[in-house]
Amino acid sequence: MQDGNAAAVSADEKISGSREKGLNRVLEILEFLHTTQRAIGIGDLAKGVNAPRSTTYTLVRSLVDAGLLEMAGDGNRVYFGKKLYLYGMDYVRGNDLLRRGRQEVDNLSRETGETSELCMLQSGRYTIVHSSPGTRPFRISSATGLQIPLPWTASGRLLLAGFQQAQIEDMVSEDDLVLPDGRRLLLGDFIADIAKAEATGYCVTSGLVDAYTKCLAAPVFSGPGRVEATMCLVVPIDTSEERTGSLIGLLRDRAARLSIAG
Amino acid sequence: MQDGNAAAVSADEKISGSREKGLNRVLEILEFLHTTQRAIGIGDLAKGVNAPRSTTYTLVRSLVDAGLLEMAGDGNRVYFGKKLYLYGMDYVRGNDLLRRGRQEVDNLSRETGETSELCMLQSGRYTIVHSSPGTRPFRISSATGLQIPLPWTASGRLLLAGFQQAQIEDMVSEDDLVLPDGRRLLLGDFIADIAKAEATGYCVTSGLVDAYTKCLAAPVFSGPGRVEATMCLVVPIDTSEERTGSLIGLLRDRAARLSIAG
DNA sequence: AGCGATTGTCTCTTACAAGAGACGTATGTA
DNA sequence: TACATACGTCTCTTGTAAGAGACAATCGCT
Repeated sequence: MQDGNAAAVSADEKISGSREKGLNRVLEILEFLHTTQRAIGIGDLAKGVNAPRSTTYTLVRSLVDAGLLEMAGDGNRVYFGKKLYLYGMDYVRGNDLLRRGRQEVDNLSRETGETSELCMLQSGRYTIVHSSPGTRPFRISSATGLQIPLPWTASGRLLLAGFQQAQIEDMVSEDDLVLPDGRRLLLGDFIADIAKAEATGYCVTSGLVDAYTKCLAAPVFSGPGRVEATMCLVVPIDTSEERTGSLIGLLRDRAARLSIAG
Repeated sequence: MQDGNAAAVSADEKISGSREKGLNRVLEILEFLHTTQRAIGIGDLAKGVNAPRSTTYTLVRSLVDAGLLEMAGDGNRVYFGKKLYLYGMDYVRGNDLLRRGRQEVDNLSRETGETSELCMLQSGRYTIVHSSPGTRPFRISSATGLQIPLPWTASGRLLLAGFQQAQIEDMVSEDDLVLPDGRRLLLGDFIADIAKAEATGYCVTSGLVDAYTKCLAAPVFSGPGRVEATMCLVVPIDTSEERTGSLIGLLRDRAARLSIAG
């Protein structure tokens, strides 16, 4: 395992061994920390992003000085720093949709008791931008920032509305079509689902990510036909059809409220 | 090394002729966006960070591809992107103090009706990490992430407890000692204030940043003697001594609750 | 239309950062 | 005590990214 491919970025497969741009290394470092979700030693970090140790030390020092990373308590581990938090808050402040969306999601999960999420496309990937756990005894929720293959989710079907078929194929890898339990979706079916979701204005999937839940999603528009985000509810798979229907109604209402009138 | 400093410093010198490391340029770009607090054209961005246009285009493209920046709606302006928000949330998740501190600040401002803030040192600068506006008709609050000279604030006096005099002198520039209204503080007085604040376990300043408010602050400890943050209340300068006293009591109690037992 | 300013892309050069690797130190463990 | 593995810093070389600048395409203003 020497090339390891690293970045989710880049269309061109440049075999490594060649020198990497410092900035790219930094982006990989950040992404790596995002996946580990915990402080990590610099040596391990270097291994993790497959970068030379000396380079990693240099970059980490820059980032720590800049406040994007911080040394963790014990002194030789690093994780995200305050600066990133501040920049993130700036993003929230400049983004009405996100700010209001977080609010709506929190309301929704409080009112219904179900886990609720705000989802967006993030450089071609499905991303849970905010989630609120609901009140059920067992935790259904998944962490904020988690990235999941688009075909596994109801939201994914809504978020891809309006994309060309070719674009969709670009965003969906072969692996993405294989569910956690091993079942395999057909790309054609997925694309048909997208069209159907766009037409009906909502989407429900059952037992895709796991066997115990279904996912209800409704689109949030940033303009005519432009799906900017989705709100979704994750409920037990045996939720009655009646309750499911009323939840969908509520969900669509709230999602519409979030949408830009345009 | 030509200009060094970089960091918060703005469009100062065009010394150079020398090439800048890409990563540094990126850090400056992020910092610049943080100060402007709004989307900005790439050309203006290049001017703002005093970088060549071609370089700026390249870097911005990388950052947009990575999701750290996003093109704003109209298409030729950039601002912070979702990735930074996600990283910021990761930071919050990994940081008990911040998470609980935000909560306490929100509680405090709701209970007292006053503007309340959580403050920390951020690479040698005083930073408002979270603030909650309070319920007074006039807004006292200042934005999250704002950076203010240490000597202007009550929190600054607490945050510097335990630092060597030399270190303090390093962190405080001449300009920092000049208040917004032109008055000039003496470094010696400031250092004495720090010692006093450390001894009494809280700090009050009146009419420093503006003539209408006073600032009450209490330290949050991350270990014995280690001030990690402060909570503070910003109240009208004519608040009665009695109420001030009771607010300080409340504040110290909450700050202590936040502190690590250590 | 005419003119200046701005935008986004591209090419080419060379200053300099990425990387290999050696070094001294601090661990842990047989 | 030796031995192995990790850490943090340093030096030197060379591949390459930062930057200057040319270019066409828009925009905005008389």
